[in-house]
Amino acid sequence: MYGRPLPRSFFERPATVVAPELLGRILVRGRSEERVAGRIVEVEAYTEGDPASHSFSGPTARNAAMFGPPGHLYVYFTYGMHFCANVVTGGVGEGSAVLLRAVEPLEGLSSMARRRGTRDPRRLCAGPARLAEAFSIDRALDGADLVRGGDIRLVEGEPVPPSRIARTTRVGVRAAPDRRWRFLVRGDPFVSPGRPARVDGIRG
DNA sequence: CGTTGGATTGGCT
DNA sequence: GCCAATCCAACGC
Repeated sequence: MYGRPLPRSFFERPATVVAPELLGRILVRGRSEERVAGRIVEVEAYTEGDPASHSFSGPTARNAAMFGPPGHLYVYFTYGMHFCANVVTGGVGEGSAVLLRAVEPLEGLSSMARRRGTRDPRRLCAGPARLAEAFSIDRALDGADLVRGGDIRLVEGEPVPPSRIARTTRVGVRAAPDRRWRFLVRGDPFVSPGRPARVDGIRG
């Protein structure tokens, strides 16, 4: 429906390379009636040796999935109430991932609205914790394989050309402000309201 | 052990 | 713009 699942090799590359290429791809959860799906419009890269990354101080019980095989989910719990979903990239033991910050809702908007407590399409999946709630992503999905086409998967969709991608500093990250690794579809109404310090385009 | 603060959000001033 | 909500990992003693 949205194409084939992205192959494992897609994720076996640096997070900063995978991140912008994830824009326009489709995140799908569930089958038929209860299916929810959305087009990725905003992501952030977190790499090995990155002071802002959960992997910075080495593997722990919490971030174990981040050091696992690429193409799997790393789900973490934060602020006592929110889950956020990442896609693991690079090699096993590396500790790099791409945070999914916003998607454009495509399917299952009524399910999303029920979980989120709002029907406003712009508020269903615009923000990492909102996205996770709309897709019912929690601890149970930590480590789930996005490639094998199970309950949750990441399919081809249509990549966004570099000319329509903007990059900014990462939202809510104080460390490493020089690493402008938030990538978003320029002008897209479904990006999160996070306010970056700077906005610059890639290639025009 | 006790403390601190976080890759956030929503509600209120 | 400010702040509470609410858990828990990381770190200091």
